[in-house]
Amino acid sequence: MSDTEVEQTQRFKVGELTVEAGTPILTEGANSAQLFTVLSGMGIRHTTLENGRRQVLTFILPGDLIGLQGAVMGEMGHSVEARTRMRLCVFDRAALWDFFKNAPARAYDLTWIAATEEHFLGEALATLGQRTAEQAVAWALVRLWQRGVALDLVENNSMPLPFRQQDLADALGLSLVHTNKTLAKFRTKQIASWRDGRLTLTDIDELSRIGLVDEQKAVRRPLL
Amino acid sequence: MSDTEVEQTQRFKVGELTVEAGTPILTEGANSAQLFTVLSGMGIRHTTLENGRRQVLTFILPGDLIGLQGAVMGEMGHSVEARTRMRLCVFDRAALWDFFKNAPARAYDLTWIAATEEHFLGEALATLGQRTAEQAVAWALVRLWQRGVALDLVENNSMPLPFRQQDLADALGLSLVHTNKTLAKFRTKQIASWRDGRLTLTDIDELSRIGLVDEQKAVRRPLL
DNA sequence: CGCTGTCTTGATCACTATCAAACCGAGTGG
DNA sequence: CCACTCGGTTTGATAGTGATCAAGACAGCG
Repeated sequence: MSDTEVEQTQRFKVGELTVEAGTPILTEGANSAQLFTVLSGMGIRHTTLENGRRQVLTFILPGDLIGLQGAVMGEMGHSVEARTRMRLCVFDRAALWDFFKNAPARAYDLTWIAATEEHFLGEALATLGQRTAEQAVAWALVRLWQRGVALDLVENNSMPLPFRQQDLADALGLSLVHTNKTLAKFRTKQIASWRDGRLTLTDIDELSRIGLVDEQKAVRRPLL
Repeated sequence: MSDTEVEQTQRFKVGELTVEAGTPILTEGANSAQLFTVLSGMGIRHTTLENGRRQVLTFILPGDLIGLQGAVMGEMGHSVEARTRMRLCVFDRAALWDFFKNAPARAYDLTWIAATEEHFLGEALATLGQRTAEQAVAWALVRLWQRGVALDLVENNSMPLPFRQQDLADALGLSLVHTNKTLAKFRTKQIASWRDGRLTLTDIDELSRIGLVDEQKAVRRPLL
């Protein structure tokens, strides 16, 4: 990122915000005036159906941008909730339009982010629709792991993963019980172990094979 | 759209393209140099897993933009296939960058489109994950219907829907047989009938209720 | 007219949900 | 320091939704 870009970005940084685990950051349907970039901590995006069932859309890790939908479309299509204490960089919604007028490279990055997010959701859709429970869990663990690697969170074959099994279940459209049993299977087979908020992968290749994950070159994601 | 915007857009229109039903327009993984806007006809976006199973991501109707992902990210995350004869407006990929530099309003529209698409995929995800087969089919029919209404394709409680049951099944992660039986149920209950390429809704409210569809104000989508 | 693709319907099977209860560690207050 | 609660995890038993298998119907087409 060039100096002027940094400067342009910094100019619209309103401030920083720290939220505790469990705090809702954005609410579905709300007209949020702010955008956030995650500096540290993790959370989830989710929607709730009228029947009360919850779908987790994505897990949010450091570097992710939150609230673009609300800023662009005027209304959030999902809620965002912190799962650990999170530090957020706050931008004003007005920054968006300024980017488009004065910082085309930054604006392009925004579109890039949206397109990438769309790509990911497409893959998730294919998971819920076409993968079995075992394949789905394997897929999710590998993808989370890949993000962990990119963020340098992995040490000793292990990375922090401060979510609940219920979160993963809701992300994959599985019941909590079945998710638990599938995880237990991986643990018994010594492929992957997720406990006490840490994920440990001992056989990534096998897990990728099970989850039908096509390895993809890591792409640097633009940071806002 | 202002005159200058139209002019800016027209300038990058490379030409028009007509494809027959069944033709692949873009292929997953390919590095496409083109963007398309659908002038007429319908098609589907889909991905294929390693095990051969297919997931339909969205149905493509007139006005939709195709290939943004490839243009922005360099590689398509899904394939696009025509289901009827389609007329396409072709743009060069270079137009994208020019938009960002010289037509911020158009660039903003692109981001809007990407964010909207993301929003829709989120809803689809919630469908596959949290809705029963009956709810899912109802949801899909209502959403398609709403798009039909917006495009003025509906007349006499009926609109063209030139897809196969297999397409819908692959979109919802259901088996062909089960999709068929669910559709048959709606037909028997006189709620919705889809045959010979036309969808007829006789009880939209009931269908929306079943599908847990929250009515949403129709938003004009920007056209490229 | 035989083929081929799509839709339809019936029978059977299995993956995954649901229900229920126990377990476990961390707080909390008496 | 122990009883109690609470959120999350684990395990077993049972049920059901939707997949799979199989075959027939029907229309368009070379």
